[in-house]
Amino acid sequence: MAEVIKAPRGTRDILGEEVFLWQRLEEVVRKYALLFGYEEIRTPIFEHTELFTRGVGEETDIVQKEMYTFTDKGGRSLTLRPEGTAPVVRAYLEHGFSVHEPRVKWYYIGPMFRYERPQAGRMRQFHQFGFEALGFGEPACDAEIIHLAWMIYQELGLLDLSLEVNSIGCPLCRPRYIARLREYLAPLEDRLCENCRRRLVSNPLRVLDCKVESCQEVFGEATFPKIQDFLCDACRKHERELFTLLENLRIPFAVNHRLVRGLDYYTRTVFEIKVRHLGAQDAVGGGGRYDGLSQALGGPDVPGVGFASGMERIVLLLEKTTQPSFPFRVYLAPQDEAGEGVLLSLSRELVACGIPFHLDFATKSLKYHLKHAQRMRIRFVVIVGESERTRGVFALKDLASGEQVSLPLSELLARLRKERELC
RNA sequence: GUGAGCGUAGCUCAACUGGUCAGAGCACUGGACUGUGGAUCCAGGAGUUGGGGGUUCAAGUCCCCUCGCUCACCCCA
Repeated sequence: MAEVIKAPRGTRDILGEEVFLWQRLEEVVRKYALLFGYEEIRTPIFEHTELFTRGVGEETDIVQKEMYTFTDKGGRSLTLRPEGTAPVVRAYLEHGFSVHEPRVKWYYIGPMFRYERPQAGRMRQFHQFGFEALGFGEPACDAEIIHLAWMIYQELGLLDLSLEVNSIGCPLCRPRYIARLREYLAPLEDRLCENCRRRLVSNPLRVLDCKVESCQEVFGEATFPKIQDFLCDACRKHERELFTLLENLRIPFAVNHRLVRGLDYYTRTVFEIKVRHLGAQDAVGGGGRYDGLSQALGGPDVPGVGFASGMERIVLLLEKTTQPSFPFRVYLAPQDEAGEGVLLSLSRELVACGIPFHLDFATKSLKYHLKHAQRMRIRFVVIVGESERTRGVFALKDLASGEQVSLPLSELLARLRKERELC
């Protein structure tokens, strides 16, 4: 056992009972996608590196230190996708949707990759589902995206959700706020952490959500300028309408003046949904409006709004609240080689009836089969040995009650069909 | 990238201040019960105690390095 190869750092296998939780999550996502009219899009796992440097932003942590970038044999620089929005917008532009069908609603489910130190709720390969509405500039669409996220979380039974919303303006008004923020922070610079002093130059908005205590104190003071006072008329109107719509949808939210996002493409609406009991990585989903992304990727001016959700984090929560449900199956336990033949034939009938089964073989004792069936959480076992064969019947044992009956084929199938319905 | 804690059988963990300490339970396989599970009992397989080096008469136990895991910072989903 000296040198077994293990899964790479930050990756893991999803198997056993946990798989049922993932399937449940995916079911709910697809259900709401259908209900809200979002169609699935599947984009490549890797893209040209440039898509992310231009789309996500050169200055972001994702681009600067978290990307899995490699050169292929043709000398191209490629990157394992660290997020889903830029690829979706790329596909939208590449296929000419901006011309022939400018308003689309899409969703995706799949793995993303970021080179980070693994931690609770943070993996190097992780999974997200996300919704994107391209071509929609209306605040109602922001509301729909948030509504959609909220509904999915509700359906999954996630408790203690909190929604925080903010606007980070647009290229018209944001520079004025940033200038004012710099002005305000300049005399307080010595109270800021080292990181923030650097951000003051490179990306002042990020100073707002710094978690260092000394920086928090600076913003605890009422005098710090809030972006809401600097929004242009259009951005202000957009924000107000969104708030009204969220109230009408009865989705509770809090305005967090210091919520900014780590990706450069956001404009106006940004939001984050957090949940308690998740440890340090408590953001279960987040998103916002990205009206500038299309142009950053060389396309026309196309508005867009969307959100993405971390699936590992949701599964972590589901593990605490949800019992995994096991599918109905029948265990086929042959007692000898001839019995294997009979059960193999039976499996054809089961397939025709749509009854799932697990066939094991006669090299094992009946004791083994019964134990094994129980461990697999299978309730019904069909046994075929010599005595069944000579009588032309199947023994059906119910492990829950211990009851066992001998039935001919037609009755066996009828009984199993009935049990499947009940289950 | 930074910090802290931890690495003993597939899993969960024992082994007092270094001295029969390489163990137990669960799981697995077989048997008691020659075709009947969840209980009990017995037996068995499986670990160069993550790897390497050092201190010592003696190291799972102390020191150093390395790898890995976990949590946190950071960042984000």
